[in-house]
Amino acid sequence: MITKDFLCGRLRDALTETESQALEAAVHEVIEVPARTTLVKRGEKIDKSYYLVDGFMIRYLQDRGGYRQSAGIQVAGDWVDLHSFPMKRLDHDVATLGPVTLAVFKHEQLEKLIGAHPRLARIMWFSTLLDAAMHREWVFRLGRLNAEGRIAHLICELARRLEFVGRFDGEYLDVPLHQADYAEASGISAIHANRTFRLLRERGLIANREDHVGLTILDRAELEKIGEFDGDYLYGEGQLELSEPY
Amino acid sequence: MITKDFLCGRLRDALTETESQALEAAVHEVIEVPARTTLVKRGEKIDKSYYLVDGFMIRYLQDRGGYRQSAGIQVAGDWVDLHSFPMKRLDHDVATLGPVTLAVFKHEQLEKLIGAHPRLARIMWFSTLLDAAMHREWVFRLGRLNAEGRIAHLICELARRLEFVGRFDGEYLDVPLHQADYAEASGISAIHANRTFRLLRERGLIANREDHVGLTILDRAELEKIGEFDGDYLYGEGQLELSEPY
DNA sequence: CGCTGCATTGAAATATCTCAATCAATGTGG
DNA sequence: CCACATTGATTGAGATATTTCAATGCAGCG
Repeated sequence: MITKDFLCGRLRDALTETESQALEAAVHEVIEVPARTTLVKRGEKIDKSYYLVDGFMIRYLQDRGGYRQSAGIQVAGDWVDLHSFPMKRLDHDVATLGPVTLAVFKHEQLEKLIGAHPRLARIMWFSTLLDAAMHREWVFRLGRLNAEGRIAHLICELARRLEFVGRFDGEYLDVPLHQADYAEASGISAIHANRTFRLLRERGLIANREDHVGLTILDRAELEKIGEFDGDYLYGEGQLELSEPY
Repeated sequence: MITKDFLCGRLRDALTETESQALEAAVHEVIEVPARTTLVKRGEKIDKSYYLVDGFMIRYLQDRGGYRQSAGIQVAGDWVDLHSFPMKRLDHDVATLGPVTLAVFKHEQLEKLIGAHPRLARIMWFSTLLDAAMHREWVFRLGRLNAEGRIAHLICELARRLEFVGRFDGEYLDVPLHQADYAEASGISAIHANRTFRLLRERGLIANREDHVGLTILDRAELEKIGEFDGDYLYGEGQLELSEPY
């Protein structure tokens, strides 16, 4: 089941068996893409959308100096650029972080899908609004928190979202982000991100992994505190009532 | 015509005469709300959405100290909380800046509307995605620009969006924002916003109005340069092809 | 007149950036 | 197997940006 993680932990029971199968059948192809590959460039005309089956991707804008600002990180179960379906054009780039598995949906096919299953249109709309809610939280994160809080908040968000799709055990956060990626997502320099990580380590909140991939969360409560993290914006299970299409 | 500014300058020709009239007929009531009033609180269960006929509103998150971070400013022609239609609950607060005129749409009524006119659903989806695009740009603005750039960028965004709905003449930007509002939207202290405005004035980019609120834009090109502003993310006229529902 | 809300200024404290360098792990070619 | 390049993490020190605290100015208003 390729799309089993879609909205998992949020709208787990949202899709009927029929809808779920229809969605699955609408997959055009499944592809593997290596790490650090830009898949969609800003401004391109788009006729397909990607659903992230497994792995991590990043959506980013660029400043005039070529520096990136990440606008969101996508994890398994996310649509990466579903908004290109109504909009037909992206205002940002999309790239892989580690190696990923993607399901490709042709827009043409999506039209047929939601024509046959109107509730799916509503659910996809909801899914893009979830992205918007995360964007708002990032605005908050960048606008109101210092470097320490920003990184803590990001770690908490990743932990919570990975939990939703059964990929976080409460301790080992298996993400392929480098310190520079945290920096790009947090609006700080890579060097300052490094110092901030040291601080978080020294305070006993996180620890590096021996193998240097991912990190260990030691004190999640404290991370949530200094990151002012409250996961409500992720509209987790039980916090949501999806409206029904007419 | 209450909804005449909806997506103006973007999807000017998107609505057929029939759809336009149906939308207009779906208005439950039109209300006036005084300045500085919080209309929707985070977490509330919602069964209606507001369309901003005239005036300015703000959407904001709050940190643990009670300080606000604005996540977006709404101008005439915007839906303020249309995303509450699929989501039923907001993750942020919504308040008026100056006095506003609002059209109220019951969600129940919106269901009927888009049931009868499926393209309107797609257009509303698009409208919420436009908000998301603006959120992303704000993430960029806060993550990559310094105080001067952030304020310049915000001024440019307001100018462009007001232009879209025929409310900016190229010089006098008639917005009811205080310096503290710019600060809350820019992730800086009100005092630093003040110093930044002085800087922009001294550089001849803007000027205060003697009698009115709002400000005069003297050098828009330079503002766009230091704000690294490129309005593409607003999906203005000619930059968009709306996909057609099945 | 004395409020009140907003804009303004100065000065010291803090946060963050930039530049320059080092270190550790990994991979590659000879 | 070693020499070397590369990548990411780390550290120090000085420069810059921003905050905080404390105070003043200024206009409208009951």
